Amino acid sequence: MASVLVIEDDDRIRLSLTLALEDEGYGVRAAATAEDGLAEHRQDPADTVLVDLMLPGLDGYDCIRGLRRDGDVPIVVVSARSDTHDIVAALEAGADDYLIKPVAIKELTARLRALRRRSRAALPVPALTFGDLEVRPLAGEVLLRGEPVALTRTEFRLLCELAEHAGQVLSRQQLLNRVWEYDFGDERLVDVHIGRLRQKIEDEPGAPRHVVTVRGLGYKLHR
Amino acid sequence: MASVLVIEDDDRIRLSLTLALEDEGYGVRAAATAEDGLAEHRQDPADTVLVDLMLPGLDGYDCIRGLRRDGDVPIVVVSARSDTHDIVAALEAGADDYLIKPVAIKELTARLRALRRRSRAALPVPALTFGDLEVRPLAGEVLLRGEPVALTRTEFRLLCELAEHAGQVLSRQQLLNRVWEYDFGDERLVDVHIGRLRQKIEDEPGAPRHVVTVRGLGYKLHR
DNA sequence: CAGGAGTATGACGGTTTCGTGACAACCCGA
DNA sequence: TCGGGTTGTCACGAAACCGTCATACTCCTG
Repeated sequence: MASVLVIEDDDRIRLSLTLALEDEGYGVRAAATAEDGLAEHRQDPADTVLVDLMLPGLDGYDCIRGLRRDGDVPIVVVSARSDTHDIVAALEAGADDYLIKPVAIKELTARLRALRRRSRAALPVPALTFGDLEVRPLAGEVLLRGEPVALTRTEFRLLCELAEHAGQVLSRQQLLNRVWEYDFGDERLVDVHIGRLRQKIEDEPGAPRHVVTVRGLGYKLHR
Repeated sequence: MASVLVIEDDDRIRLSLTLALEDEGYGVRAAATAEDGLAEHRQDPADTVLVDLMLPGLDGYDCIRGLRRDGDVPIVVVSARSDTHDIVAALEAGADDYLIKPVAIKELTARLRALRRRSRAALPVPALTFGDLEVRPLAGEVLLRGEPVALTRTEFRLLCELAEHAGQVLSRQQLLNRVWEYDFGDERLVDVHIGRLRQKIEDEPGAPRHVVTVRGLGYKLHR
């Protein structure tokens, strides 16, 4: 599933864009300022960024330049300004496309798909890093201090699930749901696989630094 | 200098686009019909194609699909139709951008630059190299240590698919979809062809260095 | 410090997954 | 029509993996 980061200060528009994109199957995160958006993107890069031009503080052009400095994520501007001058300035700053409000959601998603099709080849394999541990969901690969670790499918899915919600506690039940797609089942099963996972990715499985037990609640991956 | 191919049946518009783009420093060729444009492009591919939607004979959508079939040249639609439906259809057919007439030449050139910036990054696809293995999707050939390898069509498409997503795991289902265009089918089929491919491109088919299996997930081509 | 709830871990049998060789159907040029 | 090359299906063995269970350990509470 593709992720989109929406940077837009108007609450109503931000919400409606978010809902509409979620409806279309995108994973959406939103920010109200350029600063928040840039921080958000730096921490966990989105596949595509939607940005408004008129933002408080840093404006949309600064935001685009900031995003471009960090990488080459596809950027779509969504703005009320219809001046050629604004469009040219945004594209020159590094945007890939420019839509004028109000936007038709169908057009927006079609443009996102077109842009994604065009950009796909250039995108590096995204990775989630936690200290010396690196999880690459798409590559089906986990690196510990740069060395690949041989995980089984279940261990890998379990780790991915924890990594995607790093810092949050996930209950055994949640993990059963998401990793095993069991609606019910023995929660001990999770323990066993957590144990096996620790044998492979922890230096001292007895004193785990990455996969932490939260007694009575579940497990979490320490950032 | 970048070349642009303009496909537009209206003489006045074709001429004015041509002149304006030449003014901006582009090398411009023009065609009045989709058929002529496709032939022109096939003979000498342009860096970017501008296409009108309403054309006599083959229409703009057919033209876009034709261009896409031959390669992945950036395509910009310039049309009088402003319906969301038309925009979506053109983008789905394979266009990269869509402008509504009358177009501001400054906006057009800014969009061309943005598209070119994006495409160039994604375009170096004439050859994909992985250590001693070189895959040339366009030339339809594969070299191992400089020596051509005789692959069957299926093996070749399979390798191309893996090469275009090098480093990423592709599930058997994904490979069936993309290489065989099966929506369902026996996944063992993939195994068999992977095996045959390995016989030809791996030094030790039993310990493959290029086409790696990721147990429980699928296969990937090691970068 | 005793008890209990919660968690960790090692062992084991059944199951799944993968690689391979054999084979029949098919395509296509000679 | 023939024959070589290619393709998809099948079956089997080896290896890897999974879930269960029993047991041991840890932490908290009274």
